[in-house]
Amino acid sequence: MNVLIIDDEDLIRNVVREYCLNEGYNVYEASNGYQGLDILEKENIDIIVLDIMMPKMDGYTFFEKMKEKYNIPTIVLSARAEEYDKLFGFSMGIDDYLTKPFSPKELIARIKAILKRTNNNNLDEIYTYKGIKVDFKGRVLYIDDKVVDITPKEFDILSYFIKNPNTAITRDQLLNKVWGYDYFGDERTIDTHIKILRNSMGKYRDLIVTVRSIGYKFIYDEK
Amino acid sequence: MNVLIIDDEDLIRNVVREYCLNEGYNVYEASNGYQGLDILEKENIDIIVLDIMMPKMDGYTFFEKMKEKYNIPTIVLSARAEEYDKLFGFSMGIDDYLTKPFSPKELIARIKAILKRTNNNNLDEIYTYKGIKVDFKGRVLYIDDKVVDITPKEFDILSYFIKNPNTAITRDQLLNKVWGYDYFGDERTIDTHIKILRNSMGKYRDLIVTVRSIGYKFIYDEK
DNA sequence: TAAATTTGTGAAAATTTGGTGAATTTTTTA
DNA sequence: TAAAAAATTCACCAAATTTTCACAAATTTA
Repeated sequence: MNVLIIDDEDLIRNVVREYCLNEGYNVYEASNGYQGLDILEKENIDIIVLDIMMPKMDGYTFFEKMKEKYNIPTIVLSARAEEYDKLFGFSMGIDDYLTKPFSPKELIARIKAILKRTNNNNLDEIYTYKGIKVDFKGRVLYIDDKVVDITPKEFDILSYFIKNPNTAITRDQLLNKVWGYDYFGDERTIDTHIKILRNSMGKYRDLIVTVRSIGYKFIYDEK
Repeated sequence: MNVLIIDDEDLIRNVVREYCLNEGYNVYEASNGYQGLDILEKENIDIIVLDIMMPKMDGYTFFEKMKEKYNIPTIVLSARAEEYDKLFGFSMGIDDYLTKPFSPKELIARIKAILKRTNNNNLDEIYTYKGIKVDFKGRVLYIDDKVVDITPKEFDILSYFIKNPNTAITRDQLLNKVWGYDYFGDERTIDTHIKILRNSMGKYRDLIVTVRSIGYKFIYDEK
């Protein structure tokens, strides 16, 4: 997912950028409308976070020009609630709206909501959590947006974990679900695969927690 | 709902308290991080409103320490927008953020939003009684919302008790159900496990009652 | 009250469990 | 078919857990 942030305040851009990166989004930044339009030319932007008050080309103008050529979902930031009136009168086209100071988590939540709304037609088989991205269709694992080489077994195990988060899974279950009911091998084989998988997951290795005397568990802590 | 307000300014605390009480929330107050941590120990806090600038232990430090042991949604108050910088660098963990001066109504709105977000997603197999929460699926015991490290046997014993409340259970039964019918060990082993389990249960240790000459019993007093 | 029985508990000993590196076998790829 | 990659097995080790045990404390019985 490619997010374009247009805001003249570095601080706001930084915060939004960090939170977006944390979600595994690609981030492009512009400090005014002109730069924003430039980036739209070159990149394939999925969603725009747009500040209204900016020098040079303000948010209203940018938004109008953007609408002429593209139709990209846009969340508008504005400093004061009163501006909502103006915004509303001027255009029904925006997808969402937040006043500063805003909660970064809320912004992310809204970005997700919009992306979900606009994306649910093209089968979205990509799981994203923190810096982990799993493309089930293409069987690719990304860690912090870098492709990680992963063996088939590792991928299957990770997939099973992701589909059963926060659940202590016995080695037996894993064997049955990932290897198949007719597999008769050493249960400790799993430990070795977990070891390899954890290594592949880099700094997120701790999301796979061992549950002593049971097996393992994938931690998914929404919030 | 229990709200903890941590701020050194009486005025702010008073305002927040009044608004919270008006919503029917219970309010706990601290004027610095140390006091805040104390209260977390003793009370079952659902959400924290945290000022950054405080004497003694500041908000950043408090937040980090809180995160080590708990995972309680937190709204941060800060005096100036410039602190945004440090704020985001220091942690992605906060749930919301407001700059002073803020509108109490807005604070309440955000508290509500967060409580709604964090409360309605756990519809799974989670047993809750007093301050005890048992996540059977994830095999986690929470005491007053704090994760308690518990051994597999302890967890199994506690699970058995919970599924058979207010029933005197003989040591023999326990051995059969938790250890398995083929276990041949000293019955007094159970006593040791009960000891450990009771310790893990902290102030709820008395819910496991000894039934002299029989075994033990888990007290569940619905009302 | 004294003796007998039962439970609580700390500490040590015994056992189980999981992490890991390395060797081996199997499967895939070139 | 040879080489590379992946899967599996295995054994050692450290750490966590379970068990045993002896004595103290509590409760019951005589």
